[in-house]
Amino acid sequence: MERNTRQRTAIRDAIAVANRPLLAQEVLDAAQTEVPGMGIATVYRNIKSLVEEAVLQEVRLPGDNPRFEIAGHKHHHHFQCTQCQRVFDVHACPGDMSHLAPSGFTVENHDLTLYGHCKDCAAAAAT
Amino acid sequence: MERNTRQRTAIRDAIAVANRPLLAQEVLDAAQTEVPGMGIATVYRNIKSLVEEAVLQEVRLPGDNPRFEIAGHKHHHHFQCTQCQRVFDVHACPGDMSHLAPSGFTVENHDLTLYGHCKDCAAAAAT
DNA sequence: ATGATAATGATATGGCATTATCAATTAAAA
DNA sequence: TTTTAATTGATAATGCCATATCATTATCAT
Repeated sequence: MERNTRQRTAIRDAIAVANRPLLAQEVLDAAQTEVPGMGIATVYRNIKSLVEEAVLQEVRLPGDNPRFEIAGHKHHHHFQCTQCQRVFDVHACPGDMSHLAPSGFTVENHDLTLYGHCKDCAAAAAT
Repeated sequence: MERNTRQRTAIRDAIAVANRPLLAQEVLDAAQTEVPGMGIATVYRNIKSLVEEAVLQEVRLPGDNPRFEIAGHKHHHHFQCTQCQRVFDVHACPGDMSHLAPSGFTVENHDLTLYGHCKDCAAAAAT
């Protein structure tokens, strides 16, 4: 990817503006508001190169396809709404986890996913 | 599944004895020591019915295929070895997470995965 | 032990996300 | 503006996990 195309810009911007990890299909949906007619192959191609360039990073949640967010965020976790399925960043962390593992095991990293209702869905349910 | 076959018994026993969540392929490998020639379709068929009967429960880790363990364990988490890829139970939990989510979000559940080296791999690396 | 039929094993098929292909389009250097 | 080649869009192909199919085998009630 050496040229700046409308599609590539729309893809990167869509992910940046969303401010949360997006599925390839969500990226397509968002980018198509800027470039109607964009194809899914273009999304996959550009996501792949943007990850290689470390502009994006992959986010994996249990049982889901990869999502992508702007790279460079410090250590953080994710929240998935059990109603709308959207994923949001959680900029908090319970801290060190090394003591949780069985003896003999060494802990180098951890992933935490919170599940519940996002602000929008919680508000909608309260009506 | 209404009959007790050698295969079904071998599958359930393999998962029970492993004492950790197993991939379908790992179940096949383990069960074949008891019933050589067992087919992968039999593993999928029996896993499915054992999950429906709540004998087994599914365990999903980020980016991996489903694993299965004996059901009924109380709330717990998992550890994945970054070397051998095996998954182990972690019978500890950092506790309540509701305060980590952004305001307006409600937390109902959480998943925690620890990554590092398991006892075997840590010991092997220390030699 | 026999018979009815559930379960198995081998493999074809399905489903789905991702990648490859290729003619048409478009960016950008000249 | 013209030229050159990277990029796109449409869609076929791929890869992988899981399920369906079906002839054969094995369970278990009789």
